[in-house]
Amino acid sequence: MDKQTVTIYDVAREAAVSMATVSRVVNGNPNVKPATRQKVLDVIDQLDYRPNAVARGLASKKTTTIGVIIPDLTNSYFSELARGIDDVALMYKYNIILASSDENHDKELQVVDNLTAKQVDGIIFMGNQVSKDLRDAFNRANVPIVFAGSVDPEHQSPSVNIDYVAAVTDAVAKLVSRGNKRIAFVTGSMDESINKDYRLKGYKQALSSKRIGYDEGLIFQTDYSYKAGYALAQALQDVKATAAFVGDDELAAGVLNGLTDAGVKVPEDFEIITSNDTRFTEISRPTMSSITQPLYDIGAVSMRLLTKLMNNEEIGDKTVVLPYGLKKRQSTK
Amino acid sequence: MDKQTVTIYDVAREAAVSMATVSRVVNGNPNVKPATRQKVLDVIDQLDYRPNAVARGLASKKTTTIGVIIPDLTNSYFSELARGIDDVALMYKYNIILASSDENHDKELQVVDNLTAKQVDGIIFMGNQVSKDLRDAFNRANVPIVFAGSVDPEHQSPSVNIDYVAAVTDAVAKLVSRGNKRIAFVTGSMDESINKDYRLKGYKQALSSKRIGYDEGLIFQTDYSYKAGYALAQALQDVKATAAFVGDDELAAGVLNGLTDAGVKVPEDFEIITSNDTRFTEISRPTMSSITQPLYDIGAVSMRLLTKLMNNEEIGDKTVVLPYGLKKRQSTK
DNA sequence: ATATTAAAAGTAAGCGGTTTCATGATTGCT
DNA sequence: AGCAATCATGAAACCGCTTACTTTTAATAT
Repeated sequence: MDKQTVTIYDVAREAAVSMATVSRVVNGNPNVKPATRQKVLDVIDQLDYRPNAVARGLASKKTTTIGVIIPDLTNSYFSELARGIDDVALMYKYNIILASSDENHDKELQVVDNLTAKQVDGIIFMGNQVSKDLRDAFNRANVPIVFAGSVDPEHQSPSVNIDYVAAVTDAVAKLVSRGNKRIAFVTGSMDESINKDYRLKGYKQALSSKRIGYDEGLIFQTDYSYKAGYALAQALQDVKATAAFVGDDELAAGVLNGLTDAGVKVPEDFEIITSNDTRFTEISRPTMSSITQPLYDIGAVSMRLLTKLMNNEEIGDKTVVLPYGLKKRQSTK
Repeated sequence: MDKQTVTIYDVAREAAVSMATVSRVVNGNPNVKPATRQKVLDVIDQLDYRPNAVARGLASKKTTTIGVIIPDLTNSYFSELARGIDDVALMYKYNIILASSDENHDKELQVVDNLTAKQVDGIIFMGNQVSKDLRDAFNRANVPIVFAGSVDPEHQSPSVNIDYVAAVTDAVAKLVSRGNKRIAFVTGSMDESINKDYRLKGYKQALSSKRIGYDEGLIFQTDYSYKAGYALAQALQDVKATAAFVGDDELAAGVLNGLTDAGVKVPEDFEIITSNDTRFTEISRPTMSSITQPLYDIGAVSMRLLTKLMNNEEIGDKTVVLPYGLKKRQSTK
């Protein structure tokens, strides 16, 4: 039944060398006479030998596998990052164990322990709350971790990001400069550091620099979904907001359509700027103005950084900040 | 530096039993006296012992890891499936090695060999072209494979799908029944079996049953992207199409916006039905009518099926067909 | 009590590689 | 030609766990 798998031992026997030698040629160790190497290579070819990565992992303590923790696979922001990660991982011959966390604390913990058991060589983390427990789990894993498109409020772990504070400041300032006085701030939970410590800071900064008062009533926390945004339309009108900064594109699309369906004209009566410049910004009508981020690059750079860390290469700053921009589309005047 | 990891041997020593016994309690083997079990459990707790999954994998030849091959992570269709897969995988304690194929033949081959080397216990494949080489690679892997939301034209592998032919027939028939005579068929490459053998068949079936001639000129092959769809607007008008069936939602959104921007009114002058009922159908304006598919379930059922296969459980039909529907939204009259 | 059987625990052989160390074969240099 | 230094190879321990097989202990029967 189980077709006999060919092992390094079979190759050794067939090539009349020791398994050590086979191992050397497989791993490109230079200390092998060309003639021997060729002989072994021939046998490998002939037997269709393929090294068993599990055995190799046990012996060498390197699995060439990394863990990627992602809050939501179906969220474009994260899946774009994941694509960048994946491409670079492939480039460096790492496999990815993907683990969804749903931003759920227990699940994150569980997932990290899982990855640890599987002996991954490194971890890329997306998510914005790092509890003490999670930090402990990270440490226990004893492998490098990189935060991708996610902030580590305590700056302990390497991360790749844009300057969220500045980006949001710019975005909101833009809204202010168009005469908006009541600008809503719509994001996910304030438990997330990115919202509480970065975006909100940018929002407040923009307001105060233009001498506009801060109004709690304009702050909306919800989940990152179209539905949630759509449902917010009424509330937004109730507080007499004339513009909104939104922390997620799908959420923004919901807000946009909710308002439009309620008869509010965007951008004439209400302006919207969103955050991630994903495909939703082009698909919605009107299209949505947005902060622009190099999503793919954030992922790619994170992974590249991780490879360096895994190789103990010297790296400069552990926090890399990529450039952002502001793209005007139809949802702002 | 490297904190000493605690092994099964440490636990054995500390608990004054053999490693076999420790292994038994870890694996829930009943042949252990309760008192002994407790003692071992205590030591495990005290030492914070965690079994090394790699070693376990080597010894037991089971990695509790499966491979998932996905053409494009950022395509909502696939990421929704992936979510279903992921949830069920978690439920059964499997980890997922995610591998992007980009529908690229060589990459697929490479990826399967990779997964094989990593000794995954099973594979879920998404994609629609299965070459002889790929089939060989599948066989070489020597583990069960399930096609999720993807057809196996040769019906060799288990798969979970909807009835694409019937679904497209219904969709196109709907268009015909509204008086459309020139209905475009817009999908990805005809090299993909799902397009060539299923969707096109449904399309033709619907036409011929209503005695409408088949016109090559109405068939459009492109890639599954918003841009591609947008670019098609002119061509669609040139062939005087008044409706279109589209095989992907993002592509459909492109077609929709392209036409709209060109001054064509949807649905008044042009009707569109798309295929996957992803979130794009709700976000676009007008919203898009679509075939509905239980995306999450397709993924979930695929994974469940795979677990059965991996356990050598008896299964009924290797091909499971889930129900589809048709959802009318604003892009059709 | 003693023989019989079942349950609990231990021994040790792998799983398929990597890697350290020892040894034999080459090469270089005087 | 003779000896040190270098290169190529092999032997074997080890990575951390599972598991078949054996032995010891406990339970039941006679």
